[in-house]
Amino acid sequence: MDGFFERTYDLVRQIPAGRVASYGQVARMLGEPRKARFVGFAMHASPGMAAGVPCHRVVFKDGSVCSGFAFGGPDAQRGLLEAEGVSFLDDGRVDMGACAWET
DNA sequence: CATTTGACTCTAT
DNA sequence: AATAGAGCCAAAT
Repeated sequence: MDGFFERTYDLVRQIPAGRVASYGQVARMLGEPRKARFVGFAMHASPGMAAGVPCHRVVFKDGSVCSGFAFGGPDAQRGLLEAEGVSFLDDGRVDMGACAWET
């Protein structure tokens, strides 16, 4: 963990399957809630799940994902999350009320 | 070395 | 309630 990115990856890696966490929440866990944007940026720069970083489990605070910038598209993210047991709302958002990552 | 930008979030209108 | 704007910090150029 030389940089903030490594720390972010490590925390995201600890997200259990079937659970999702918001960028801001991850940043807050790292002790720096102001770096919410960097958490997302780290995901973009991260090698992805190939390195054990389930970026698809990291979503907006509302439970929505950034359409167009996801690892393979919002549809793929939704498919992966559903495969892990994450509930989705009719709006296409993750059910944060039931699948929000609890520490 | 200074400027720009970004998978975000909050506050104000 | 919904939309718009500002703030934040660090890396990339």
